[in-house]
Amino acid sequence: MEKEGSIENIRHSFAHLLATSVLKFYPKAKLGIGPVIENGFYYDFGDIKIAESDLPRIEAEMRKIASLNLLFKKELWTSQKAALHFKKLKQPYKLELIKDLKAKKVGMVYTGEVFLDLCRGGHVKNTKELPLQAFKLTSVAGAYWRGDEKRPMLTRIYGAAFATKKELEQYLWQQAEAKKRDHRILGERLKLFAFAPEVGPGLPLWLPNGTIVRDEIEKYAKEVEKEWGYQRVATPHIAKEDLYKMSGHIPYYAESMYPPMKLDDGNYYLKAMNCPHTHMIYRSQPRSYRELPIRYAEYGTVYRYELSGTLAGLLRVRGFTQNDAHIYCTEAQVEEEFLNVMKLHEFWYKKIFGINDFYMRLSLPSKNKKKYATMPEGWKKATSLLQGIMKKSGLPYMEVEGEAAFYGPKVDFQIKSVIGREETASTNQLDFLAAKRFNLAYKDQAGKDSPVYVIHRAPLGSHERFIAFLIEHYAGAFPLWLAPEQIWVLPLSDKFIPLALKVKETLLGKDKNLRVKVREENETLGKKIREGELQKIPYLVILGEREQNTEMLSIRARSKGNTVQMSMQEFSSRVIREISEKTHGTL
RNA sequence: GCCGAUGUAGCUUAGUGGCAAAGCAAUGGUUUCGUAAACCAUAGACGGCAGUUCGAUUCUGCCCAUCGGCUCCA
Repeated sequence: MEKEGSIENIRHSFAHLLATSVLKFYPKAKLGIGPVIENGFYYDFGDIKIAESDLPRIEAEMRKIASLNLLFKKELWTSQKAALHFKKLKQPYKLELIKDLKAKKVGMVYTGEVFLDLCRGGHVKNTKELPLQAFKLTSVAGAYWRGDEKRPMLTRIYGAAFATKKELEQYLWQQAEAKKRDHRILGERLKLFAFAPEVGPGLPLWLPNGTIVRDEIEKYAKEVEKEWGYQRVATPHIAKEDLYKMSGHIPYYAESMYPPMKLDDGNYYLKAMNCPHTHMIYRSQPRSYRELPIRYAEYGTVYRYELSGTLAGLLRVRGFTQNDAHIYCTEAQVEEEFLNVMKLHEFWYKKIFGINDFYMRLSLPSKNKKKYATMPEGWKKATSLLQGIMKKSGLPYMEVEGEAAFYGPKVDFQIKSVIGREETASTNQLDFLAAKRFNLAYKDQAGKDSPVYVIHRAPLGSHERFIAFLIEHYAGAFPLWLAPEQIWVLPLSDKFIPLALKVKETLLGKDKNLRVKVREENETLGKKIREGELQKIPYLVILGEREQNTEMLSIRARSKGNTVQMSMQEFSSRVIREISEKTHGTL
């Protein structure tokens, strides 16, 4: 158990206070659970109707209760006695919890004499120890009882709580700051993407600026994949029902797919994943062990009919393009191939994007879910293979049960958006079922047909989600190679427009690979600079009489606030180097 | 999909049961300027459909979209 004064105990005690307060206003509220979470606590209630506007009075009541200096007192009751207690109080959820605990004795906690709750423990001794200036009820949300969408939906009240007022304020400030780099806000300001009601929810439109980011990543990914031994393939966006019956997506996945187009020769589906199509390419000719491993890469656009309530900017959409590839190999090759995929991730995340805040999740099947195809032997083998590989890789990871794909265990790269929402950035699956389902085989040395192993990998996940994450990661200030607009040339007045145009031409040179814009508008320099900073333009080149006379450029690097003098040649070569080395703000 | 909230011009916001206000952006003009917002003028909006009402942007219902969660997930 935690120390009495620990932050966990403080947060948990607040959860009890919250329940006490809610019961005062809503005596018929049914109590769910009230655990400690990152930054605070929550409590679930059934049979109440609460809006965010009710939170202040509930919070005020909590303070009032706390100021009564109530003791938290824990007792062990027999399950029978506790069950009887909650039966009398008409608390079905608590009753269910006691039943499921299957323990002889359960912990019961008094908050003074006022409120008696089922609880494992972890409180402060007395409510007077609670830092009343360091907590705040933050939001109301719906949550299914025990996380099961078939069970009733309860009302969850979230609170933030810390040891000191200062920490709470720091947390609230951070939340507000994080919102400023929300990709939805920056995406609009930087004109990266948009949605149109006529197109549909979750179907993003890439504006020219966003498309540049997308294309640059894609262009580089193609180079990288070529280096790492991948071949590119391309497949159509739809396929007949037969393919998805073969893959097993129907019935397992049907509800997440857009409904079929009914045509003369049967039903056609929009593809929700690329694998089945790619497998058809593997199958298009007989395979020998000599060819393996085969690595097919595809930028594939897929459509998934996600629940409307889960859509969120570019993080969660209904149509997206994956940086996908499938590796076909023998069992003996699995380890090396998978390890290389992990290395490829490291290359992208750490080296290219400077992302260090992610963790790997080894997602294993859960034993009791029907969703997973039944093939215990293969599962066992694939699972132990992956566990062995992850151990060998030396990369930090955690195992989570029940998160596997229906065709195999996987390693997910989990990232957090600035607002704290956790998402899977990339997923890597070891698929032992495809061989059987799609009849994917190769002739081994003995000339016998052997089943092939398939590794699904997409280090950059979907463009949509990955770029959403990058926008927040960089706060919109993309490194030069990704910046939609790299250089603005700012003439001080109309007089210097010809010079500005000349500078632009020289910067572009023969290759015309740079993205340079002359801001000819009749505005003050101050205003153009302000706009440049707000648009996160990496370099602003200021041209006036001084520059004309000295034949030097005045360069203002993004968010530096001062200019440096540089010759045209020097600036040009530094810019080109920065782009090719994919570094961030070297000037 | 479920629970809760929100929806006023391109954006950020004000406001009302009786002609809807402003800043930025846009457009036209003036100004020709040295490091985060020059000046003047013009144009532009109450998410959609019903209902209540003499009259609805405002009240009610339904729908749509978005936001915070749950579930799900790249």
